[in-house]
Amino acid sequence: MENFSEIKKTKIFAEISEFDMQALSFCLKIKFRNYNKNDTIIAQGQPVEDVVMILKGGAKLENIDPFGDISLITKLKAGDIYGVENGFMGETTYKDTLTATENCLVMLMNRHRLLTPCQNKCKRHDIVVRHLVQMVIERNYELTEKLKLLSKKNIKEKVLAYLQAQSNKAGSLYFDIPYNKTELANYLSVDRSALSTTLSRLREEGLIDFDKKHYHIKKG
Amino acid sequence: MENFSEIKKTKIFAEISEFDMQALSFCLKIKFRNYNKNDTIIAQGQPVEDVVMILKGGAKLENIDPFGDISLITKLKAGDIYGVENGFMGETTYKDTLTATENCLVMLMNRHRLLTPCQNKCKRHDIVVRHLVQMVIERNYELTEKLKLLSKKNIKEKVLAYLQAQSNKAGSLYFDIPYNKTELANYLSVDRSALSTTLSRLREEGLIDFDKKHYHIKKG
DNA sequence: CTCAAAATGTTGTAAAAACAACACAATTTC
DNA sequence: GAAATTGTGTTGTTTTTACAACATTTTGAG
Repeated sequence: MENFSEIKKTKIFAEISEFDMQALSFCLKIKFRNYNKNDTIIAQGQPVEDVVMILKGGAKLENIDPFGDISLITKLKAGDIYGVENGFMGETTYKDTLTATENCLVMLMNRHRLLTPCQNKCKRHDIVVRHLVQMVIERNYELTEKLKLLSKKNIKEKVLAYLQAQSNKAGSLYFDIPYNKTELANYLSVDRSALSTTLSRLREEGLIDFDKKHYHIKKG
Repeated sequence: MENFSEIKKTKIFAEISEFDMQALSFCLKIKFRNYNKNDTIIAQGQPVEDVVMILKGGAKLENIDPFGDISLITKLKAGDIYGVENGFMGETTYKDTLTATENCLVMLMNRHRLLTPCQNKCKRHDIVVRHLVQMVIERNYELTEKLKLLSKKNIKEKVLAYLQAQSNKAGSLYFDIPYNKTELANYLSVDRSALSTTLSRLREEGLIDFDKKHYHIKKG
C-alpha cells in the first residue's frame, strides 16, 4: 500500500496490518499530499474537510489574531495530527495555520469517517479511535502545561519553567529543545531581545548554560 | 438511586436510565461526598484515585507553582469533571487544587474503571466513554482559547479578546462572565489593579461598559 | 565556497505592568 | 443591621517588558 512504511511508524496506526490499512484507507477516504518547505498545508479560515497527519517532515502550527499578530502554538512532527478538535466541535473552518518547516508528506483523513464509528463496526476503526482519544488527551496535557508557563508573571520564570519541563521530559539536566531563540520567544509570547537578555543573565548567574538548541540546567 | 436526580442532569449521564445507573454505579465504584464552601476537594500532590464530577454547587481549579504563586485555571460547575487527563496520562498525583466555592455535592468515579472498557461490555459504559471523550475535546478547545488569550501582548488585548469570546459564546453584546474583577485578573494572569485601570480606560474610550459581572461591548 | 538571508546578543529608550498603599463600596456573617 | 471581610478603583513608584537599531554570527541555497 502507498506510503504504508511511513504510516506504520505512527502511533495511531502502528497496530494495523497492511491488509487492514487497505480497508481503512477506503473507509477514511485517505489522501496524500506532498509539500515543500514553507508551503501552507492549512490556511486559517479555510473550510474544515480533513484531519491532517504529518507522515514525514515537520510543520509549525500558528494562529493569526485579528490584529495580524502571529503566535506559534506548537511544532508538529511525524505522527502528529491536527484538526480533530475542529471536527468534533463542529467548527466549519480551520482556526489555525499549518506551514511546512521542511519538505513534508502529509496524510489527510475524512473527519466524519474518522470520528463516527463506521457502519462495518470494523475493529481497526475502533483501534484508531482509541489512539485518537489518547492523542487528544496528551495534547490536552501539553496545553495545560503551556498554560502554566504563560501564567508565570515574568520572562525569567517562564524560561526557567519551560526549561525545567523540558529537562524533566528528557530525564536529564542536559537536553535539546525544538526551538531556536526566535521561535522560543514566539512560543513563550515574549519579545525576542528580552528573552535573549534574560537567557544571558541566567547564564551569568550560573543557573543555566546553553548553546544553540542545547541547554543545561545547573542545580545547586 | 442515591442522588440520581442530580446525576440525570449531567451531560455524561443524561441518557442513562436509573436502572442502568444502578449497575454503572457499581461498575465505576461511585462514591459521593459533600463539601462546604472553601473546603478542599482535591489537594495538589495527593495520589490520584478518582475522577471527580461536580453534581451540585461550584468549585475553582487552581495551580500552585514551586514559588507558591497561585493561578486560577478555571471554575467548575455542575456536570464538569476533573481528573481524566491525570488518569490517562498515568500521573500518580493530582497536579492541581480543587476548592469548593460554594457548598458542593461531588461524585467520585474510579479512574481505571472509567477509562478501561468494562468486562461486561455494557452499553452504558460505552455511552459514558463517548461523552467523556466529547468533554475532553471541549476542554481541549477551551484550553486553546485561553492559550490564545494569554499569548496577547498586553492587558488591553487580553481583556478585549476575553470579552469578545464571552460575547460570542453568549451570542449577544450584553453578557455576564463567571468572574469578578479579582478573579478575572487571576484568570488572565495580570495584576488586579492594572486590570482595573485598563477596564476603566476602555470604558472611558467608550469601547465597553460593565457593572459587576455584567459586560457590554459597544461596537462602532 | 560564496553570498544573501536569518538568527543572535547587546544596548538605550519608551511603554506597560507589577507592586504597594489607600479609601471606599459591596458582600457576608453573626 | 452592625461589624468584619472581601472586592474595587485610584494613584504614585519601581520593575519589567517591548521596541528599535545595530554589529556579528550562523545558516542555507546555489
